[in-house]
Amino acid sequence: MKKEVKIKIVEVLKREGLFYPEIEDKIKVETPKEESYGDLATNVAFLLTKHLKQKPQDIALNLKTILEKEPIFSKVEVVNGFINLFLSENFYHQVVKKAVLEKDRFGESLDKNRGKINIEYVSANPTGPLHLGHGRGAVVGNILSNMYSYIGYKVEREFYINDAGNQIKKLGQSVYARFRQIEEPDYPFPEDGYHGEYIKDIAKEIYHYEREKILSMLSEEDAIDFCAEYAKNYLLDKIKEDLKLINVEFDIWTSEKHLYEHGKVEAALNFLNSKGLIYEKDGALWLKTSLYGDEKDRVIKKSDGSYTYFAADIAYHYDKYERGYDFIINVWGADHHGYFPRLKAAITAFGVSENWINVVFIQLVKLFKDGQEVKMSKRSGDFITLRELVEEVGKDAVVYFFASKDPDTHLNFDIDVALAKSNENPVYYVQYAHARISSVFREAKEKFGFDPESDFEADLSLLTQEEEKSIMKFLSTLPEDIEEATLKNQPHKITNLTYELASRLHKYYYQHKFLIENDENLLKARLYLLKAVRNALRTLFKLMGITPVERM
RNA sequence: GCGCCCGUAGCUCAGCUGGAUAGAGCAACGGACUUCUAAUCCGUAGGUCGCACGUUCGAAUCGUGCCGGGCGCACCA
Repeated sequence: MKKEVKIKIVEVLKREGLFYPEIEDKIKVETPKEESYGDLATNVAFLLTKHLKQKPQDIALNLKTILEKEPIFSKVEVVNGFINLFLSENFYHQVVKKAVLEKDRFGESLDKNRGKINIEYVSANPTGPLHLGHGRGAVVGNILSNMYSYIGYKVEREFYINDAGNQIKKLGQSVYARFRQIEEPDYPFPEDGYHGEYIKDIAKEIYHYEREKILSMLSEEDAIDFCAEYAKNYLLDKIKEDLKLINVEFDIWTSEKHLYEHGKVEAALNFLNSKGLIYEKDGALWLKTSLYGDEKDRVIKKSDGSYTYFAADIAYHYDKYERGYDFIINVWGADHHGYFPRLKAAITAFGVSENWINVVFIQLVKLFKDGQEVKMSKRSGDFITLRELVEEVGKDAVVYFFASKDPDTHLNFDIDVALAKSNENPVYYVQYAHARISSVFREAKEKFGFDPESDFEADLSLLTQEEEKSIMKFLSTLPEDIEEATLKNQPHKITNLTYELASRLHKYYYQHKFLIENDENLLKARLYLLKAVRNALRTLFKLMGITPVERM
C-alpha cells in the first residue's frame, strides 16, 4: 500500500509541476507512530523546502488541498509539516478479504519469477554435533530463505560440507585412536584430536561392524581414511537429524572433497593464473587479492603442496556463480568477518560484481540459566548442543528466540524465560493468539452451529471499532513490511511483526465479544476478521517454522 | 596497532539509507475473570539514546575523535 500511495504522490507532484527527480528516492510513506497521525504519513513537504524556498508547513498545506481531491484518501491533515493521510474504508475491507482468501500465504508474491538465489547456511564441519551457534545460523538461514521465497524468488538452500581438510583428517585419527584403545587402552590419542564422547561411540560402532576389515588393512593410513569417511557420514546423518528437529532442510549438499575430485579447484586456479593473478613466493602460491580490495595477498597453495581452505572456497563460489544465481547470501559466524574481503576479492577477480555475494553474520549465543551464564568451551567438549537445548525448551522456543534478535547482535538465550509458561515468554504470547482464535472457532461451530472454516461472506462495514481498525491497518502493510525486512536481510522483523499482530488480537479479544447471539451480521463480520488474523498469523508462523497450536 | 560488530529504561532488546513527544516486553507498583481460555487486558512509574565536537530546517540515526565490551587480523578451517 505504501508503494501505491507513493506513486500517487509522485503523480500528483508531477501534475502540479512540483516534481524534482532528486527527491523521488527520499519521499517516504510510512505508518506514523501515533494513530491520530493518520494511516500513512509522508515527508514530501520537507524535501521541497529547498526547491520552493518555503517552510515545510506552508508547502504541506498547499499539497493538502490538492491531495484531498484524490479518492483513495478519505482525509488529509497537516501537522508540523508532515502530511497525514487517511485511507478510505473500502480499501481496508479489500485487505481483509485478501487475507481470508489467501489462507496461510497471505500477501505472498504470486509472481515466482523474481529471480533465482542461493542461500548457504550452517555449513558446519562434520566433526561433531551442532552447537548453539550453528542452530542460530540454521534458523536465520531458514527464515531468510522462506522470506525470499515469499517475495517471489526461487531459493536454493545449500549446505557446504568441509570434508577435505585437516579437520577431517584429525577426525579420522581421533576415531582410529579410540578404536585401537578398545583393545589397547594405552594406544596414544592425538594431541589436538576431538575429545567428545561421540568419538568413542563412533569407534565402538566401527569396532562392532568393521573390526576385521580395519585390522586386515595393511596400512594405518588407509584405516584412518576409512575411519574419517565413516565418521563423517555418521556425523552428517546426526547433523541432518538435529536440523530436522527445528524444521530446517536443504536442497543442495556440496562436498568440498568433490570439488577437488571433479577438478573444480584446479580449473578455478588455472583461470586466475591465466589472468596473471597468481605468483610464487617462499615456496607457496599466492593470489593477488590485494588488487581487489583485500589488505594483502593470500596463499592458495601451501609450500607442502596442499591447497588452503581458501582455494577450495574460491572454486566453490565460482561454481555457484556458474549456476546462474542472481545473487547469493552466505550466513556465517561473526568470527569469519575478516575472511569476507578476501573471498569477495577473489570473486571479483573472476569479473563478478561484488554485489553478487552477500554475507549475513551471526553473532555469539550466550546461554543463561538460573540467572547465570552457562559457560561453554568447545575445546574441553563441554558445551550444550542444539539437540540438548531443543529437548530442554522445545522446538518453537528455540526457533523463536534464535530468530528474535538482529543476527548481527549478541544473543542471550535465557532458558528460564524459554521455559516459562507465562507472559514472560513471547513464544506463548504469539501462540496463544492463534489458539484463542481456534478456540472461538470451535465454540462458534459447537454452540452457534456456524462453522467459520466454511466459505462465507460478511458485511465488513460493521467493523467500526478502534481495535478492528487497528488490526486492519496492520494487515494492510504486513506484506510490504515482510518484503522490506527480506530485502534488508532482517529475519528478526518477522518475530516483531508476529508479536505486534498477536498483541492487537489480544486487545481486540479482551474488549469485544465475537460470539454475538442476536446479531448474525456482526457475528459473521467479526469472525471474518478473526479468520484474516489467523491466516496472517499462520503466514508468519510458517515463515519462522513455528507450529500454530490449536489449543493451549 | 589495524578492521568489523555492539553501547538506547533496573534487565532483554526494537528503532539507525535523518523526521513528529525516543518505543516494546520483562521486572516493580496499582487495577480487571457471573464473558468466546486471565498463558490475557488496562493503568502508573522508569531515559544525559556511552562521551564530545561537527554536518542542517531537524541527529538515537550521518561524519570525526575519544571511552567501554565482543570478535577477527595464519602457508587453520
